[in-house]
Amino acid sequence: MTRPSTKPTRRADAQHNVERILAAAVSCLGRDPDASVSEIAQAAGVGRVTLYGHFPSRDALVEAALTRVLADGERLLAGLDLTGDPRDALRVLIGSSWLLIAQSSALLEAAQASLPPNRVHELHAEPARRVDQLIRRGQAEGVFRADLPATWLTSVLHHLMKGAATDVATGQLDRAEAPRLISETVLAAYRVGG
Amino acid sequence: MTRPSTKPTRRADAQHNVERILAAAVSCLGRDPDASVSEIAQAAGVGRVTLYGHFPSRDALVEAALTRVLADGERLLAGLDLTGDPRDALRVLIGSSWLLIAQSSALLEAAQASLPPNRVHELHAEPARRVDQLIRRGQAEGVFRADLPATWLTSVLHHLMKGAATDVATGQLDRAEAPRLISETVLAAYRVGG
DNA sequence: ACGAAGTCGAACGGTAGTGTTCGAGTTGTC
DNA sequence: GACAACTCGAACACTACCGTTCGACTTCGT
Repeated sequence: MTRPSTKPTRRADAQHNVERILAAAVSCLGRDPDASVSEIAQAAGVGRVTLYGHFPSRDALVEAALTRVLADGERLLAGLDLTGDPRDALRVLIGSSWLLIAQSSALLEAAQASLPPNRVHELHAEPARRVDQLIRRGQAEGVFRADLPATWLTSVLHHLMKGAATDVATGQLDRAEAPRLISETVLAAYRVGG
Repeated sequence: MTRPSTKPTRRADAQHNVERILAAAVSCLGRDPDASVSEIAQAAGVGRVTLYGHFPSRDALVEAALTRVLADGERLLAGLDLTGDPRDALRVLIGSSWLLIAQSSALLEAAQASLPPNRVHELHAEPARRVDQLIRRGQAEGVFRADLPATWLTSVLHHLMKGAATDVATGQLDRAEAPRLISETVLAAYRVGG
């Protein structure tokens, strides 16, 4: 009778499969926002019916995958020390998270196609705020240019990371070089004094 | 008998409809790369069957739309004077073509989903070359930084224009401000001396 | 080793898009 | 004004995906 009263005692391998499905969903939807349920199930090495046994609909799966990857992002960002020079902080941030952010951005696109907009927004509001605050701090300290709105600067960062990701996907760019190119470009763009 | 022997004398209103369909295709696919044939036909104020009377398949329509908008881009770029200071030239280029390029970039996405990759590449190779050459000239003249590959700098320009377009579409950015923000950002990113 | 929980493939109904055919109606062109 | 070109809606077959049901099979937990 060791039942915590809230958990209906899920079986171990079932939980394991949920994990594999979620991982496959993140991977597949990160590549193709229109990936089908069959694709994801196959990538997870699991039957389609099994997938529907754990997630009631495709939308629910997309939301779960988005929640998962955003939670990963949150944890990663929370573990970073972003208190020093904003430029160094930005370099650290890009180096350690550009791939994840790019992937989550692709997943975000998948979500926007099938989820209510406010739900999407509230999910990724928190990690986005972290980046935004770093940029605003840089502006306040006079290290980043303030003649352009902070929202635009954050947007620039996102679009460049996403763009680099697609360049890597199409083979135009070497994955290992991406972080350096992004950092160099963004820092130059943020620099004060025109 | 004023028949140029190559033209089977298409009727005037038919040609007019082709024009409307093409315009609708550019507009619709520029917004949503997955727009259906019905949507496009409706936007053109034309029956779906009529559309198929002029274009044998959706793919053919996509290719025609892409060809059209790229031809427009070519003509526009050819009409610009890009021989002066590369910085001024870039400003001119962005100001007069960012919307078109952003739209064609969305259309390009639609094309990549349904056309053979090499066909897509050869279609947009020419206008892309113009931008690329401007950037390389700027590098050669020491005005643009040369410590990053020219392909990446081109990519940055594309991604920022595309990103600005999506920001405008989502209401995060005022359309009138976009050219200035793009120019300021790109020129800062291209600047020599880190 | 027994039962419950979980998995799986096959198959079904529903929806949405593509591409085609048909027949009737319109409209440009000579 | 007459004929050919064009348009259009309805309907059809085909494909792909979603979500569900069923029954047989496997595997975990005790």
